[in-house]
Amino acid sequence: METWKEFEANELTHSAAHHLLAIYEVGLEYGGWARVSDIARELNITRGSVSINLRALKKRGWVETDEHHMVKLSPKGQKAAQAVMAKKAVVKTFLSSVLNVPELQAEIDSCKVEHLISQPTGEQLVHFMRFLVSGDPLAKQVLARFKNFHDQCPESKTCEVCHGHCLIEELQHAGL
Amino acid sequence: METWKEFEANELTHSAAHHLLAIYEVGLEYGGWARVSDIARELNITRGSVSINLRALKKRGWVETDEHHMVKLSPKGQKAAQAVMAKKAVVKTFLSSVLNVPELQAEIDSCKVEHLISQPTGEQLVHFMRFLVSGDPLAKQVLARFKNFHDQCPESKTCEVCHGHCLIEELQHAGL
DNA sequence: GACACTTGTTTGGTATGTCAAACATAAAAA
DNA sequence: TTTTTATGTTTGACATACCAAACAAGTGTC
Repeated sequence: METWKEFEANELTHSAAHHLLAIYEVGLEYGGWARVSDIARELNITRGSVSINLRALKKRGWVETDEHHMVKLSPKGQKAAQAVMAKKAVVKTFLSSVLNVPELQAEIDSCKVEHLISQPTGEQLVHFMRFLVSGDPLAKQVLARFKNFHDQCPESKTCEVCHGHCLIEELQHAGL
Repeated sequence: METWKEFEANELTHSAAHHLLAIYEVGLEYGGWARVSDIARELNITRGSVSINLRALKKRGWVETDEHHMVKLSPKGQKAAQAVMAKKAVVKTFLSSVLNVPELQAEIDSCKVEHLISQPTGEQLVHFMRFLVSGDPLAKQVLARFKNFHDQCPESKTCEVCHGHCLIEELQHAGL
């Protein structure tokens, strides 16, 4: 009932997550260190915004700075950035490789949800993808058949997501 | 490069989506109509917040009001609410029934991403779920085998989502 | 009719996250 | 050394989204 407020309570905001990713990205070329203007350039926002945002990220222990304004991820920040990247990657791969969602759309969608996926869900999706590439012939077959199914699906032409609602009943009838 | 800003550009905010859902929910018992205080009670926020938020929703054409402050979804708002509900439902079902994510976690995760899933992605996920319950024996087998795989997965104990990063390389090698 | 209750709106406050513009300082070029 | 440029911070502004509290306008009861 109250689940909808969990969104607000999410550990990382989208903005915060991308600040961490930007620091990680810039840091790759500078031994883990980044400057405010690098981060701003990476995110395409102003230095002022980054300056203010970093204050909050520091206070919450995601990033650290030295006396020359150099910024790096804290261990906690590294873990968080790593988790976000992994979730994005696995979601994007699932969308584009299994669901056959166009590359760009998969990129956009995975980027939107990357920081919202819980650890258990992320892990299970990793398992699922690992299973699908495990060499199990069944997995290969099923992916191939889904591609065909999609092309032949009687609902293919009319199918909009709003149909998903009745689908749920179908799914429950199927005892799934 | 600029993909991360798509989050801000999303058609519906999380808050807006749940206002629409609340109006829909309340409306079920009152012929489609809802009052500010009903919506506030449903969302567990103050009437003042709802009053202000409805102004924006009206301006953008998601909701309409009559002269007695009664609120209902516009056709556009109905479509949007329907789409959000469907996306949430199909994601939740996928998480809990295919990935075996615990019910509550599936509820939370699907609620967080429901309004962020694009139409193509939602549709493809519907197709995928439909395929999995299509009666195709392959689909049944594969779901059963994934459950086993999960229990036997060598990474099962150590697996954290951060491992997903290397997984992606695996996936690419597999030509997936 | 008078009083209390419900309802919707408004106001002032907080918090996040962006901008532009002004500012101070540090680094590089002349 | 002086000047220019680059960098980081601060300020005032705007937008979203919440709160509490005050307020106005109906609704109901006695």
